[in-house]
Amino acid sequence: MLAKEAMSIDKASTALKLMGDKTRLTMLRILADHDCCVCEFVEIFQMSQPSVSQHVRKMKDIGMIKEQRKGQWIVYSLNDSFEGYDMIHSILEQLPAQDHHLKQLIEKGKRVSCN
Amino acid sequence: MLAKEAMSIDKASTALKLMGDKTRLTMLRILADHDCCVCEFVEIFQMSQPSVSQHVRKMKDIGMIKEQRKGQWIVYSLNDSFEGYDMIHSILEQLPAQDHHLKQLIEKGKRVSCN
DNA sequence: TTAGTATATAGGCATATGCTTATATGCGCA
DNA sequence: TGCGCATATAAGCATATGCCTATATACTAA
Repeated sequence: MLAKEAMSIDKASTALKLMGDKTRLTMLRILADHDCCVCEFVEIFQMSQPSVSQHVRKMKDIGMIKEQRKGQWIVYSLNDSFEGYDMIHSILEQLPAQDHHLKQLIEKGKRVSCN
Repeated sequence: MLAKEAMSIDKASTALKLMGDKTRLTMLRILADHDCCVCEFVEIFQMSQPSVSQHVRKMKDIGMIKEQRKGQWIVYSLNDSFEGYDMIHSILEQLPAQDHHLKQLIEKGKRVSCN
């Protein structure tokens, strides 16, 4: 088994910068456990839909998350083929789970993605 | 042995934001192996002394690094009592060592800290 | 005390960031 | 086709960030 290739400082700093925003970091922590769509994040963060879309777009642009259309919705998930996936995952697993957000979403009947 | 307490999203995002800057991330990666003073960073990054001081200050302000005066110099090092130390360390160990910077510093006769 | 070196702080400036509202695009269904 | 919901994009604005130069402070050693 080959040694794991170290991520460049350049790419790591780009990923970490995105993770340095509280909203995005929470999104990622949620995605570590459950796939989500934009409208769910809008509900969770009580933030405008364009704001959520922009956060999601930044993470998608560098390959940190990936999208999959499911009918009317576009479901986002962590991209395990991302070069920095191991690093990201090791960070997220040190953060508290955000299940309460999902729970509230379900209680409000706003949960969309079902996988 | 107690389970490790998870770091809050809030504190983690603050730390990650600082690590999202390429200069600071490189500084931290260097500090993971060698203590350094401001004037060494000035030499390494070819950046003005106030810029270096400001980067260092931000990291010191949240407790990520600590300082120790040694005569004329103030030597900075990773603060292993920092709440997020484990997370930071696990990130840094996934990044390539920056020994070439230290090597060049020594070659130029600009290495200061000797510990 | 005075000069020299190291570091910190203040102030200014250009650019980046995160949010908003307005509008466009894409898909599902009657 | 046309309406409704989901998402994306555009434009604008306030604040944050990172750099610089100028200057202040702190320590060493002559």
